[in-house]
Amino acid sequence: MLYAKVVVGLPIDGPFDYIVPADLQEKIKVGSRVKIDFHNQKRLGYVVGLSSKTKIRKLKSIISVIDDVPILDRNILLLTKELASYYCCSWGEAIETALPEQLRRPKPISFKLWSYEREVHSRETDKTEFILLHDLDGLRRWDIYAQHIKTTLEDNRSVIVLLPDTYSVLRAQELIKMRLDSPIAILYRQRRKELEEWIRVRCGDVSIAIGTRSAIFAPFRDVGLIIIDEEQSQSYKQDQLPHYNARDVAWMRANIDRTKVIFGSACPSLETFYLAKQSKIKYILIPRKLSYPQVRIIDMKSLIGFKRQNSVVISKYLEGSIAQTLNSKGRILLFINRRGFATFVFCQHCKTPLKCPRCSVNLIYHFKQRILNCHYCGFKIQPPQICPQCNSGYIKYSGAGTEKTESELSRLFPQSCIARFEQNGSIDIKSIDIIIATQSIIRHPVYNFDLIGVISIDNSLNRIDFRAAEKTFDLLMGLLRLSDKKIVIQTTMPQHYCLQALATQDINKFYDEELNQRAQLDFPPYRHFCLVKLRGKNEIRVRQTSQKIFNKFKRYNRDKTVEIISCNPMQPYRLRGNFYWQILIKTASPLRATKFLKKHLKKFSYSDIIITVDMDPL
DNA sequence: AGCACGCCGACT
DNA sequence: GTCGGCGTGCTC
Repeated sequence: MLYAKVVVGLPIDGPFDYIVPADLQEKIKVGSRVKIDFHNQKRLGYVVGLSSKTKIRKLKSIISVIDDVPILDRNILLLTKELASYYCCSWGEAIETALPEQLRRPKPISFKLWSYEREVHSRETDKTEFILLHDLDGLRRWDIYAQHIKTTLEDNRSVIVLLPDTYSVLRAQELIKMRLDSPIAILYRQRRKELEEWIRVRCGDVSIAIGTRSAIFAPFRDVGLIIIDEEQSQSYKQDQLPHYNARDVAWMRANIDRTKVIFGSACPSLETFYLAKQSKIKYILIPRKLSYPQVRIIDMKSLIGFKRQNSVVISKYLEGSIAQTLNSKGRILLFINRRGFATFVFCQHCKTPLKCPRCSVNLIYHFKQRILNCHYCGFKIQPPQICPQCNSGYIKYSGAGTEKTESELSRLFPQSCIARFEQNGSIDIKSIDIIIATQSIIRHPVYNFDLIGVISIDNSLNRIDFRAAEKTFDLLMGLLRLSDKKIVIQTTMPQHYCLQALATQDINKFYDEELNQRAQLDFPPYRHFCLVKLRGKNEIRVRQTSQKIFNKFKRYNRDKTVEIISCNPMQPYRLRGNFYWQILIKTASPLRATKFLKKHLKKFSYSDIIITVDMDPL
């Protein structure tokens, strides 16, 4: 008798044993998709093992096998299993995140593994290797990437290249095409040809796959090289369950496939930099070819309070620099990390700000569209004439966004041509003197500004997020790459090490200070955080349940495997009509934390509350 | 995740 | 008595 161990894409740990019918014994293999009856429902299952033994008494039979060839190979099974135990989800859920959406439905696909019997590279000599390529220049790393890709291909092994977003994927495709002549598969979710490309990879028709985070699961048999470009990018973290980070999954995959991994970055994450510092991974620095711009930090403290509040958007110094640059026909970038015109719209009479009805955040006024917009859920309304709270007629608009800056600038420099850079549309920069942009300019780079003015950075630096300094530093380093002449940063905290490191051109100073602070607090990269998030329509229920679970966790945690830190409403605590609370856990061992959570969370199941786990949250 | 089972309140 | 509310537990 032959039994199959089957998992399903539900938050239930398996595997579940099924009888393999005699007529299917030839066709069912480890990695096959099968149709099963699970809890009186027809479902798609994944065979993760075969055995001649079982401990279960009454077994059901597999109904049918879906494909001629197994969809998953051994290494992907190992990888998804490890992912499930690290990120606290079921094996089946991990398998489904690794597959294109069309393969999560029980429709058969047909392909021939023509290279299935192809001689597999001998693995004895391969060893896992990790490299951090710290590229201060911006584009020179692509020559190094190409060199490594070439030797890997010559070795008959495959290459995965990860980029943070689809725009960068397509650009990377061009950059590699320029340097190498080898067919490339493009992998990202929601792509029309997603399944087609996946099959090309699975069949061995290509040896290079370029894609976004899900491409880390590219079904190559033998991966020899994984490149993660802009490894510090938050995009590598999935915001849905399971909350995996492709950068860390690359680490797992490398240990399974014996792969070389290159983390490329202009501004590495603290996690990766720390590993390099400890010599756990190789460190290569590419110095900046462009000359370093003059960095001028303007203390805004002395300016605030003098004039009427809110009116100081552009300091006299920056105004002077702009005028000077305009005179010499230079091009200017003004950076502001806030969209919209007014960030704070409130009633003069009762002081109540206008809030989103579904989220606990203020609405932002957009001048062009004459609309109030919630930047979290997209909610839009016409600005009311009277206050909805007290019916008074004085609604005040304050706080500077990109649109406000634009209007202030056209007042100061009426002759100049000013444009706002929006994330979707590209603009013709030739005729423009001043570009006002948010973060999105760094991803769609227009190089070589004669002057960059950072209107405000304090809201980024002041965020209640232990990564605020790291994220701000990354942001400013990104801007720094767009000019070799001059950058003016307006701030009320000019002594902050994040800004001082930039001004003194001492990048290590930032990392040293930040690592020092993280060490003092026992924060990542010295410890792992883990969030248990609770969500529900009923505010009181969510709060009470969170506190109940928090207290139970502390009681269960006698042996101190994990540290149960706190239980708080999330920021924002209300989103799209749901209330959010979170329990923060700290641990030296994510696997032990997951074991703890899997063991104890089972006890809590509520019809009106959804509980999810986020390991290593961003 | 679903879905059945089961234990209490207000209805023909 | 019984219909149905949702809290609890199980899925090979």
